[in-house]
Amino acid sequence: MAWTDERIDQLKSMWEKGMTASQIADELGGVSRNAVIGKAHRLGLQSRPSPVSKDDSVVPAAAAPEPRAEAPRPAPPPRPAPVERPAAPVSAATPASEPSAPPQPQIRSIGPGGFLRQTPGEQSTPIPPAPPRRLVPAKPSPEMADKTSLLDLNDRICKWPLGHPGEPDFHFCGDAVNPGFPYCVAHCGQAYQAQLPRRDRRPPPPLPFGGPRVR
DNA sequence: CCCTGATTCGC
DNA sequence: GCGAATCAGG
Repeated sequence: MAWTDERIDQLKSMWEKGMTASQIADELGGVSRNAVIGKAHRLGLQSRPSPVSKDDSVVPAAAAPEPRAEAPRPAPPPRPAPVERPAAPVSAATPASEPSAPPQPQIRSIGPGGFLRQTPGEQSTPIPPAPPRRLVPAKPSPEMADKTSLLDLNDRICKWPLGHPGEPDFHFCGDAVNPGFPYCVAHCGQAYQAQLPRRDRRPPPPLPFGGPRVR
C-alpha cells in the first residue's frame, strides 16, 4: 500500500498522539508495524521513548570517566561502522548547548600479533581481587554431624532417604547396602515388594499439585 | 512468550 | 523510499 498524502497525515497525527506503531499500523491497514516505524523515521517524526534507549545521560556523577582499556578483541561481526545519526529536528526542547569536544580517538600502536600497545602512563584495568570467601563447615549443625548427607552417598551405603528434602534433618540411611542394590537389606524390603493382587491394592494417592501437566 | 521502538540493508 | 529482519529492553 502506498504512502499517500492522506495516509501520511494520518500517520503523523496518530504518532504525535502517542499511539504505538502497531496501533497505527492496524488503524491504517495494509502496512506493518515496521513500515510505520520506518516511515515515521523517514518523515523525521520525533522519536518516542524507546524501550531500547541508548541514553547514557544518566551517569553517576561520582564515576570518573575512566578511559576504557580496550582489550584486544577478536574480529567484530562484519557490520559497517555506525554512522552518526543526523539528529531529527528537535522542537525547542533542547537548548542548543555548547558542542562538547568530540572524543579524540586514542592513538595507539599495534604490537606484534595485532595487540594494542598500552600508551605510556596508561594503566591496564586492575584485576579485581577475588571476593572473600567464607569457609563453611560441611556439617553446619551438630545434630547433623553423624547423619549421612547427599555428599556422603556412594555405592556402598544405603541411599534410602529419611525425612524430606528441605527439612533441616533430611538425610540418608547410610547403612551398608544389600550388595547389588542401592539400599540396605531392610530398605530393600521396603523398596521391592511383591505385587499384590489387584483387588487387594490401595488406590494410589492423589498426585501432588494436581499431577502432571498436559499440554 | 508477549510487547515496544530503533536500526540496518537489500530491494 | 520502502519495509522485513533484526536487535535490544521491558
